[in-house]
Amino acid sequence: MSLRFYNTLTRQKEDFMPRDPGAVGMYVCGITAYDVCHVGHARSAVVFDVIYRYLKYRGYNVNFVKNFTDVDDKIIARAASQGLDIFQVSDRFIKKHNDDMDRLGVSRPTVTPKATENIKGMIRLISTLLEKGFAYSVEGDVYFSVESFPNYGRLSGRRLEDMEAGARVEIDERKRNPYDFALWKSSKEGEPWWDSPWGRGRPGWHIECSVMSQRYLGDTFDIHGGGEDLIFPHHENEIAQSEAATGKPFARYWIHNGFIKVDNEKMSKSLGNVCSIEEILEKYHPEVLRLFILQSHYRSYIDFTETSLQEARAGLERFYAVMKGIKDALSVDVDCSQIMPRNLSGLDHEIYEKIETLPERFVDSMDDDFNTARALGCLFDVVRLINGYFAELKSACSPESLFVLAAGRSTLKELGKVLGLLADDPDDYFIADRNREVLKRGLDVAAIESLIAERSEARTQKNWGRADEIRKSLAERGVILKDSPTETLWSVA
RNA sequence: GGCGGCAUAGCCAAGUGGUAAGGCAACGGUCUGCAAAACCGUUAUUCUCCGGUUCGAAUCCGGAUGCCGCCUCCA
Repeated sequence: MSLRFYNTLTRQKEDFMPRDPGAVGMYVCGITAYDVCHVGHARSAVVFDVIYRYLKYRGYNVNFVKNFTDVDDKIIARAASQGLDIFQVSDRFIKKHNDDMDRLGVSRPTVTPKATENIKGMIRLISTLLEKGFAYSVEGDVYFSVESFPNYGRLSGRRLEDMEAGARVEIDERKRNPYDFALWKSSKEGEPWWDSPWGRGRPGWHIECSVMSQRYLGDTFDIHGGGEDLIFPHHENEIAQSEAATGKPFARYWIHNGFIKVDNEKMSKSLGNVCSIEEILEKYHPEVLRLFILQSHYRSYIDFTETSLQEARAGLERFYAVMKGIKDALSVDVDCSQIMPRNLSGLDHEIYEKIETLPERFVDSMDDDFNTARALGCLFDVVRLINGYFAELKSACSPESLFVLAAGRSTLKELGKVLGLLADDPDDYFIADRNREVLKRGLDVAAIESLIAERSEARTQKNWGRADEIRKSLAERGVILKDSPTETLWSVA
């Protein structure tokens, strides 16, 4: 079996064969640093993080480049409106982005270059395009001529003639074709600028990715990714610039993630339904957001609602509950060092064997276009398996069964790690979850605990009426009680 | 106007020719003083509709309907 995934360029699933066996060069378009990151950025980041992690899990040496766009119209506008320079704006949002990503458990790419660190390379590339006749300069601006590049439109599946019929682009008299795009823009008064052969100016949006991918990954590299909205024009333009300049193929495989909708509407600033990562993480564990994202295939739309997050939270709780169960079972001091898998018998053997098949099923799912939804299904199967095993064991854990449980835990954790899940200690998870819910609902912990104490007292006196009354009143506030032989624990629904 | 996608149970969601994963929710059972959690069982004879291909289709083809995206900054 080998990894295969959907290539936007060919519109079909293809077997993945990197240029250099064992090594992968991957470039993903990062953010334009002019505002805080929202749930859509989170999806893209999590999806490519999982792809990155999975490639590494499959043994590839991955060089993962993700850029920051730190000069562009929106940054300039934001800086101007606040009386700042563009770096004050971009630095602030890059830092914020990194904080959000760290909290989400998104691993840092190998290299995270910034556009403004690559101005010289851009000027060099633009000069090459001018020399080769793919670009022209007008009054300090330089445009790429789309008609000079025969394959223009291949990635997005459109033809220039068709697009012109739509005629939704502004007509700029200085352009030879309405779809010609700026490689270099002359800077107006007050805008940031760099010296260039065409006068003081700043780069167009697309050129940076061509330059940075070439710099860190070479003329031709394996995977280029981003949100599906980038297919046109951004990625189309990157291909045109890069291939025109080098004469070589650019990215070999293109991966695009689908969008997030909010309450079934497109998320956009104008609709005012943009939800920042920070806001979500105030209300949910980061892995809840990851689970929500990974329960759908990366190319489909997903609808982001309060309900869907609650469901993801319930699912994650199922994972952590089994991890907690295993942790508690293993907290007894029993020596398992003499146990060999081949000596297991009966139920222990049966469960162990089933756990052993999990990585294979997981890989089968992930190999098929990074099918995280199916992979999660496999993990949930094992959760049910282990819970069933627990039920069979009652509380009589033999060294053999503890060995099996430990194996189950390490398999779940190992595969969870590929998805960026189950990284927390289960006790910490439940404590943090409860604290978060208490805050969210404005619950009074002292009052809850004093009611629980009163109920415990009632229970020792077998005053079941009073005990149940308290249980009911707490339940109305969302507080769920769990009685154990020694104590009463509580959580928030 | 051009290009493209999607339609699977109450909800979310896998499944691309061999007889419908998984999660949430609900109900019944076991356990429990009662609960919670967990386990077992039930919940789509059927995958928007109509035709076609095939021994066989949710899966392929044609058509209809509905929803959505891109073509303009956007993850």
